[in-house]
Amino acid sequence: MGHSQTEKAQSRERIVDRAAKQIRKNGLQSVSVGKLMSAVGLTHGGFYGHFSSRSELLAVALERAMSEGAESFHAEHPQSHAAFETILRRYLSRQHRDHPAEGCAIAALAGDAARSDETIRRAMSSHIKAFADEILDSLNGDDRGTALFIIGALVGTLTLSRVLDTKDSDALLAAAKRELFTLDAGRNSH
Amino acid sequence: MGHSQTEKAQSRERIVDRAAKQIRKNGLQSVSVGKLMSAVGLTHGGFYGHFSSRSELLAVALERAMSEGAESFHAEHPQSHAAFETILRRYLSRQHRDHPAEGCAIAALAGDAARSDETIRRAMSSHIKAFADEILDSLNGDDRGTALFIIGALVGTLTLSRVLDTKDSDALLAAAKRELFTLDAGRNSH
DNA sequence: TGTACATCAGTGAACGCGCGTTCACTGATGTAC
DNA sequence: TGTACATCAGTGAACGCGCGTTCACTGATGTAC
Repeated sequence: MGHSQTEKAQSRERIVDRAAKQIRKNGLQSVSVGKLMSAVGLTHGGFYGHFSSRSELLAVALERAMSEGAESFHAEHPQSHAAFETILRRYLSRQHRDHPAEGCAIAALAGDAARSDETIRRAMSSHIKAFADEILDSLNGDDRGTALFIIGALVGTLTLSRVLDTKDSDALLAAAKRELFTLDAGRNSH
Repeated sequence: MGHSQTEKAQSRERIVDRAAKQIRKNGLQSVSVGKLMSAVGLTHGGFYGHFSSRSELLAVALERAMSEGAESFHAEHPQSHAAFETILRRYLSRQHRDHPAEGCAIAALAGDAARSDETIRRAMSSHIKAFADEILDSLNGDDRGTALFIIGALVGTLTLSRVLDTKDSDALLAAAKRELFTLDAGRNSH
């Protein structure tokens, strides 16, 4: 067991990272202090040297999950027009569908957040808006409502694709890519 | 306290109905046997005269939630073309957003279902497919993928609208109605 | 129709369990001299 | 550089609590005569 300050920081990092993945895989309520700590190779008592409560950890882990999750489908050159297609392709990939723990936290947790307190809803709202800005950049658009709708469509599609059997799930992902790309193309031709 | 067979049936009905509403409002995991029974005016011990376990109740309540939830936005004349617009208008209404307990169970619980066992995912899948058929009817279409995408867009939009603050939420609902209606119109003009 | 009795819907005490949290303790770290 | 000591990361027993589930019991229901 490590006792240095450096090791403490690493422990905290591992706790947050593990929790951030677990909430995306199994929901906010799925995290138990004891199990999380042993998954990280520590004992439950040490938890309170890092966080004042389970609830504080959840807030930190959610923030981490949203930041980390966003990276998985960002396009490299956000302002280019190809960026929108890149986002669609990555977001609606089978890879993303099959690995929620490393994917978008908005998709994994929006349902939970909708029933959570205002602190959590606000934290998620701010990440939704950041995502909307990224989409508007890629489309050269300025209607935030439209960008929010595109996120809604992405989130709902990915969520349903995780419920349906493989065949319907694949058909859904393909249709979503087609429809959302068409929506963009239609807008540009006007 | 009632002891007749009729009253037993009524008790069961009230338990299921209450649970069906609660899971839509607060999620599958939010139902506790003791609290549910006292909400219904009974004591916890009596629960096991109606269900063999909490898990069995949840399956029944989810089924109820999905059937009851679907009624709130069905159109009266499903095969007419106005039906699609009616579904959109009702599904994406502020009324629906603000009353999850009486609304669509797919929107409320898809995130939970995505992480549940296959029994629950299959139950929800079957209701998603029924909804898809209804949408295809209203559009006179035959591409199930497209119908699934429309459901994904509806579900994701409603879920995000329950996370965002009022202003963004309203903008999102308006944009979703516009975009989905355009998608239909575009299809018809080809 | 009236009575005696079996049924069974609902009660509430009790159970074992896992949870979040506390706290006295241990022993490696890292600093003061 | 070497030693003595304060700090503090992590340990693990203990706590109170709410949970799902069981079960002996109660008393209204409804049936057999």
